[in-house]
Amino acid sequence: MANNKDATCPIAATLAYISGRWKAAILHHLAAGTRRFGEIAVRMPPISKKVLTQQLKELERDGLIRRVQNPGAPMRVEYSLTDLGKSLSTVLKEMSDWGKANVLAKK
Amino acid sequence: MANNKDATCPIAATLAYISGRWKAAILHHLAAGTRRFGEIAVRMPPISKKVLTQQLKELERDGLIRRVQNPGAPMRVEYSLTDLGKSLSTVLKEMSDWGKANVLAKK
DNA sequence: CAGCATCCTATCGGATACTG
DNA sequence: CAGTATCCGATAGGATGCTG
Repeated sequence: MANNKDATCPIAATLAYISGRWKAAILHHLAAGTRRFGEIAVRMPPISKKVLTQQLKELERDGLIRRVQNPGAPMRVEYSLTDLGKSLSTVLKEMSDWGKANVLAKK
Repeated sequence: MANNKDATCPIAATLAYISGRWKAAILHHLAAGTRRFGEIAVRMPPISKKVLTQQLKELERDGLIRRVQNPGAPMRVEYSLTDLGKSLSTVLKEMSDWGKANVLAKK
């Protein structure tokens, strides 16, 4: 994928945050509310747990989502959008609209 | 990069069009007007000609840019945005603003 | 349940040299 | 000038199995 880690261009900087096989979908699901690890996994098959973990970690590292681990067994971890994550909604909405109108509509 | 070729999600569909190491920059330069191959290359070092060709081909295949080859030697090829490419400007502007405010500002 | 460890492959971006 | 043709290394994403 795009290696935009060294981004000096603001567009590329934004791309680096949201490009990733499942990140857009994760952000979209979390926009609806707090979700558990398993809930996210089941809504976007056939993602593997390893990859989901990776994407979640990157989103957390970038400050877009928050991870809350509840004590006790069985384990229970909840993910939700941070304010920064929520602030992306405008951008994601624009991208979604453009994609619907210009890509998905074509076929 | 993100493998969003099989995108069913409109956001991922849009991502598939603009994610790529240099695509955002290329689109940005072409937004200012028609540019020749060499002009684009010189404005974004140190891109290699092979990679630039690839990115331009993908952008053309996706209908975002237009390639016009003028007859005669030396060769002279001009690239410009199509209407579809121009229609992306809103999205790119949002991404640029968000990146400036939330990523580049942090350091 | 929510990971981590390991291994594997496809793809991407890049370096370099050659061509019409 | 504007590409092709090769070769290469890094890495993103995935399959599978184990663990607290």
